[in-house]
Amino acid sequence: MLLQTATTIRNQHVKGPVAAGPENFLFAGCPELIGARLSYRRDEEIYGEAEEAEFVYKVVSGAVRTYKVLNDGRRQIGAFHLPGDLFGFESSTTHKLTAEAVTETVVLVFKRRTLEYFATRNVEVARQLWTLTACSLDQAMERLLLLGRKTAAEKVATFLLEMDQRMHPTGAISLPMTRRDIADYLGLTLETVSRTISQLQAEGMVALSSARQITVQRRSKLRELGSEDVYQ
Amino acid sequence: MLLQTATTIRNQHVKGPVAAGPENFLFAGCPELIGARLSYRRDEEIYGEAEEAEFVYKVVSGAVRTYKVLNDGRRQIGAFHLPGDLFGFESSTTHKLTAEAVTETVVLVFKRRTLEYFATRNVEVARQLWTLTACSLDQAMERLLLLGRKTAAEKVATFLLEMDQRMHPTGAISLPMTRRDIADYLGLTLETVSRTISQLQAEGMVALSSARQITVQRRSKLRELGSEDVYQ
DNA sequence: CGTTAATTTGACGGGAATCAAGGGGAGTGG
DNA sequence: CCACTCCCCTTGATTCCCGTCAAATTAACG
Repeated sequence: MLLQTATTIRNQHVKGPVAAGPENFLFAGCPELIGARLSYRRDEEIYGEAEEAEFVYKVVSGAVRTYKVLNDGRRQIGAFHLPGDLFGFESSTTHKLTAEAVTETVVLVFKRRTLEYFATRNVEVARQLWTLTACSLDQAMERLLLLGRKTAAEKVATFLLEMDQRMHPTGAISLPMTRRDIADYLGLTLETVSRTISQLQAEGMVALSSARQITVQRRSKLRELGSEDVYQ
Repeated sequence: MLLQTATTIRNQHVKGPVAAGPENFLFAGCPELIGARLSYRRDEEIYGEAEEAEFVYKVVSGAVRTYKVLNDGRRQIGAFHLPGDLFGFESSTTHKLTAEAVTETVVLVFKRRTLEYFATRNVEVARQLWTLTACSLDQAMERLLLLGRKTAAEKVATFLLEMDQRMHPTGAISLPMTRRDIADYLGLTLETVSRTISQLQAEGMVALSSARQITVQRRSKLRELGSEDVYQ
């Protein structure tokens, strides 16, 4: 990874879409903070659990999964990070999850210490970093409700709506992850995910042009099925 | 605990244990920040989901649960807050969960805006507030793994170990919450929680002097059963 | 075009939920 | 002081959703 840093530091041009979000304003007024560009192949590890958290990452293109595993291999994906998303930002000095590229992925890397230095000098930056963490916490709370109390159908419906909103505000969803990834994100098995999607398709709520290309057909019906939190 | 420092300024006797943690140093150097003392009866609401987040709270004695509910009443408890814990601290202007007293509870209340004012003036306070949120996020990630991938026995074992650590580093655990609360925390039913605790008792891992008074007998065995995250 | 991975679908089983009933402890009022 | 009541907890019987095991189909890739 250090080798990679060396090679990619030269080509500074950033390609790919950068989603809107609070993180876009994060580095406002900090032109010194230029990240190095790094590429990862499919399934390549970006950082490991318990590793020192030296860098903070921003997805340029592709997708990243962060996860935890139990001793016997059971895996829980904490989050999928899509273009524009920041990840790897910890309060602790070590990472609490492992990060891997879901597909061919390009990220920008920032030195954590540099970021923290700016935070100590600029109150606004400090506030934005905190807001970022707090937003992740809100999302985590929503996921606790999903994992603890929703049925398989509700989980999948919620997932598809989330992806629909995050990837293409309109149009087909182009999923970068496998059914197994989705299963490990929702606390299900890949077979249950597959079966549930098939059923949603049979009921006309979604349409599949391929396994990874899904279009939401009846958003309101899907939303109803997703049984969101009462206040939301 | 600054909070506690604040209380002890005029009221020297603070009852109840105050857990150690990063929040204890939160308000160092801000003696102006004195919280009002409030009491809540069992099951009384402290704040509601979607309500404006005007205050931040610190548990003095008793216990608080924060939770979300689905439209049909299914409930997921996000966290239990014990003496010494801070809660209700949001990045958003509104609360994302409901907070209720589990038992007779006393809290200290602080104006959120005052806290934020100190954060803008003191970098160290800002950092501690961020650390607090980040720690909650780490705990949430651990709970995602539990809810998504652990069995009933593993969930209950993990819960008992957590409570044992948080309540009395040694000695019997005195649970303030019902079996239903535990179930809604672990994504189970109250019957399954009851059955599982009975089984742990039969296997000699824990001993019950009453339903709410539990002693861990074989911590290593229980920890093994809890199947913690590989790196932890 | 062959090889391998990903996905789908079916059959079956099991772990936890649901339904139901019985005990026990704390508080209350007679 | 004791009976009564209301929860809370425990335990049993049964159901069912989802996991497991298995196989076929499709897609991806060199």
